[in-house]
Amino acid sequence: MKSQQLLLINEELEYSLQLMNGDAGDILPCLPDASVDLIITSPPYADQRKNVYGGIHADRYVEWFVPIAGELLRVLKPSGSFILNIKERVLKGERHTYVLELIIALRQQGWLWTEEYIWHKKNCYPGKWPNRFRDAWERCIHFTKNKKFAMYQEAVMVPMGDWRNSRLKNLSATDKRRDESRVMSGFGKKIENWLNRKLAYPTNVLNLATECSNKNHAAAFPDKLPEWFIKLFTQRGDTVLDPFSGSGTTLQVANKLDRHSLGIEISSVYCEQFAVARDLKKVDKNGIITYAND
Amino acid sequence: MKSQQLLLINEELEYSLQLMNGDAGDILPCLPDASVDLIITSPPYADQRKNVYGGIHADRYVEWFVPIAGELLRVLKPSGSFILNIKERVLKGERHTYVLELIIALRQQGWLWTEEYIWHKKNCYPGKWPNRFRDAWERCIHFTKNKKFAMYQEAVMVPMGDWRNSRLKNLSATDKRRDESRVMSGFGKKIENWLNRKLAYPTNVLNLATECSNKNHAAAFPDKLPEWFIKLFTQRGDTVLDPFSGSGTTLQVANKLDRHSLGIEISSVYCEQFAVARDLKKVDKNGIITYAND
DNA sequence: AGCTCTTATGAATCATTGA
DNA sequence: GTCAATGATTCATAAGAGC
Repeated sequence: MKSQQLLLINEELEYSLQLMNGDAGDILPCLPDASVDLIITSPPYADQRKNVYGGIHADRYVEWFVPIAGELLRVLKPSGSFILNIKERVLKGERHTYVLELIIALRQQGWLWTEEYIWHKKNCYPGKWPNRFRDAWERCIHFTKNKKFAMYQEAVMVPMGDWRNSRLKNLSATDKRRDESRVMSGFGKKIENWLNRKLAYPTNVLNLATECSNKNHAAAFPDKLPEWFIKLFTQRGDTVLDPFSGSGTTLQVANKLDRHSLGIEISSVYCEQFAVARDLKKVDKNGIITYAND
Repeated sequence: MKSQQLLLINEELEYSLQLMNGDAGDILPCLPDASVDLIITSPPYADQRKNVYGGIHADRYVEWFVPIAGELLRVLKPSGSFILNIKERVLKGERHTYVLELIIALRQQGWLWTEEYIWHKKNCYPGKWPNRFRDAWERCIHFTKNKKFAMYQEAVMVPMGDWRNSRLKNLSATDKRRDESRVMSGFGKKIENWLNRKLAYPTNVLNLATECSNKNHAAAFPDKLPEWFIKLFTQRGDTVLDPFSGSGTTLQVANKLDRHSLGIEISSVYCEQFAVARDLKKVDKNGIITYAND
């Protein structure tokens, strides 16, 4: 029993797990160029979580974030992706435009705004206001460096709906016609593919509950969110970076999925909590306090 | 039987239904100030539906729309709302930013960007691409003139039953991953089951299929979409405007819900189709061909 | 009436081909 | 070189038919 456990720990140790304590703006410049396959993060929202972060004002959010994004652009591999989980807050009864401005600014910086995924929070925060309903969605903005990038769609396929069972008994005339309009040879193959297929590709809307397993952090997203993007945009052995780690959800999930994970977190409290829970070693790397598993 | 039918027709006639044939930029200036309670529209998307509209280029979308929005701002009552259903298209592998720029421009014009609702299209267009999944959502951007505006939240409350709890036990993995929110989906079949349930307020995510009952128009949205916003932002006897009527879905729904409805549509073919189906009279109002029910 | 089963198709996007 | 047209790909709904 004991040897099995040791074996498991050794397995995990194959994939490095590092959490650096400090400001993303200070630490990112220390990372090498083109060394990361996926950046996924949920930065502090404007003027929120004031007690933890500095409380960046909405009007200065873009100028605060753009230099950081510049460093992210540098450390990301050409085939890499950057997922930014963010939502504009309401200020004086209005949605603030800093997220829109941020997207435009990042494009000018060289990022490609490839896609915007919607995280539909089914169990969103309760409440009632006279001029709006509960906010049940957040943006997961997908930036890339190039038009072509790494994407492993098969890794996130979902089970098909029941419609398939009844439908495939008889192929409709329309389906046949549609198929015949294609290459002649494709038809027979087609049926076979559909019959054996039980999985379908998802859409750009993610339905996830805000489980928030880690109660210590104010804004932890559910494991499933980073998990989905990590599976979609990386393979085993790739490197995942979260420059605003928070409670470390992204790091933990990446490590569990056999990816190298690298985090930056300004709060030493969160860092210590994460390190203790994972039994990480505290080391000094070029003057940066780092918690690592090797 | 016949008299009943006549009575129904007379009931409908209490609420005016007008469709004006022409360009929104030309016709809107003819409308009086502060005369509309709700504007809801789905303008032509950039470079799409070329056969019908001019095919506005994405790079010129904002400059095309802003003058129209200025007129909309004028004709809307201070307590009114403007719902803009739109989605940016992909151009050269990237999402174009014209919608973001449009929001920023409309704010500078005096609009308040109060909220952004998400229309989650459950049955989105199929397809597979190497760098993106199927697009399953559109924006319904909510602009107002003032922080305080008319909103009748009770009109769109959703039955909330305990069946969810019992059902969740038997949910398959598929169902769990797929959207199970009952908001605006799958209603009308077993209303009696809902009668004794409590009501809950919906969120800012709408789940609707693109049923597109009107096959004549390329881009008709489902009845439920304008219906939801009309109920939410107007009362009986209020006035609803759709400056890009298309097949007239908004007008028809507004009329059915006992609101005065006013539409503008550039295509005389769509106008004629709508007028014939509704038995509207063709009149000339200050040089504008108008189809009306009175 | 209330099921099940059948049928049609939808604001799409990308790679390739041809001008 | 750029730009426009065409083909290939694909899932979930509603409406309608059948029992």
